[in-house]
Amino acid sequence: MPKRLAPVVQKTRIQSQNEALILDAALDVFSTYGYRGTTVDQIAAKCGLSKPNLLYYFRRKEDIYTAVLERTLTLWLAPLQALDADKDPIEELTRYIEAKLDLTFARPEASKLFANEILHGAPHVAAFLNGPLKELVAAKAKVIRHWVKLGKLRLVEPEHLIFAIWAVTQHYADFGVQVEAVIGTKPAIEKVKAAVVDLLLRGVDPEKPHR
Amino acid sequence: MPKRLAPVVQKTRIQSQNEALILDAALDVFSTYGYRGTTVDQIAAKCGLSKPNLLYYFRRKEDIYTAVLERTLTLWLAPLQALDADKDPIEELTRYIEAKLDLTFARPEASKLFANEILHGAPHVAAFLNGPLKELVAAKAKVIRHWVKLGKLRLVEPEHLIFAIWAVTQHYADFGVQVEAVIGTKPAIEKVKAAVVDLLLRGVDPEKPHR
DNA sequence: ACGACTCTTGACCATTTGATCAACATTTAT
DNA sequence: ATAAATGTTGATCAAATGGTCAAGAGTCGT
Repeated sequence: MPKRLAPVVQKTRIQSQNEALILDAALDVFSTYGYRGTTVDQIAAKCGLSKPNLLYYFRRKEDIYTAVLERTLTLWLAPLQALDADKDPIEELTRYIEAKLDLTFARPEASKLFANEILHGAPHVAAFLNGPLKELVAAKAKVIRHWVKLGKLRLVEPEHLIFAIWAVTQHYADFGVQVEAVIGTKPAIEKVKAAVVDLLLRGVDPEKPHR
Repeated sequence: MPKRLAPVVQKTRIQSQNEALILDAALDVFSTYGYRGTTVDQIAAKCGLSKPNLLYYFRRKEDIYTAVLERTLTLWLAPLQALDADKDPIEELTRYIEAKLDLTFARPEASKLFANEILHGAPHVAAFLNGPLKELVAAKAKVIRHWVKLGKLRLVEPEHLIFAIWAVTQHYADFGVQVEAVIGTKPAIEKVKAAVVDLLLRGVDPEKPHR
């Protein structure tokens, strides 16, 4: 009788190996078809395990989903956490935007997975949004307000600046097919970086007043 | 034997009434749960019809989906079409952004429905993206380049400006739960308009060079 | 009032799919 | 080598779900 590893004493080699396999496959499938749109069979096929075997590692489909989702959340917070109040704001924001775009281009599936979750009302990550994310944004908004006070940044609403950065960067993953359709090819990351940084930080108005 | 209305000679009162009912309900449900996440029963319950009755008007679930999707596409193109090359670019772009935000706040479900479709690879609207949308963007990109040439706009990549406007405006619908969680309340449209227009058109850099 | 057409529905069907289980296989510690 | 623990799977189940159908109810023009 296989006992289910409740507090997971110690993962065996096969365990960690197969769990990684499953989560990688699950990320691909969930991000493409959404939660309801993916079947356990699909994930099993993708990673070469049988369905019962897969369900041996994750009892329920939902467990796979939350596991893969949580794995991406930490990844998601990292770049924003790095915003440093003591450095130059334009350089810091540039670095942040470029780091976010690097992530977007390197792991579009992760972006899509998250987008899908939020789009459907964030049923699995409400706690994350109202907890860690809210606090992090509050902290970084304070940093941005500090920069504004020093005159190193125009008067902006920090939260909305952060939303704008999120929206624009993730757009290239979440709406990738639309982007490709409209411009005819897969966009080059360097061009996107230049365009987005310029747009968000410098704006389009040639006669911008200085305050 | 009820013959199915192939070229739809003339819709009866009950027909147009019920079809509207169905499409309204379907928009709500599809935008919340996605295509696969939605059941015909849900839609039927939402509009107070029985499932077989609903399927009398739309033979297949997919027919309901494409119908409601197409209804939103036209709505989606309208504001961009209005961009007028002969008027002031900043005013025109401001108007466009505000119109898009009006739509976003008035019909977040429509935005979500579209986002969901694109996120999942746009299986039903590939033709729309590669046809009408691509052409419209090409035309308006030309308008923007014209403005740049006249020196009325900083040097920007028109397509990416358009993407940025789409991304940021729709973010307030598609990622609405995240926005609310982070700032604690439903954002006021007027504040959002001011913030977004300022960000996208004026940027954040207080020392922006003029070329 | 009547017939033809439109509309509505309860019952039903076939398929998909998440999940279980008993039996079998492999790995690991001693 | 052996037993215990861990890993694997074919067969199977129950529920959910898209879709059908025949029969009945309502609407409408004449």
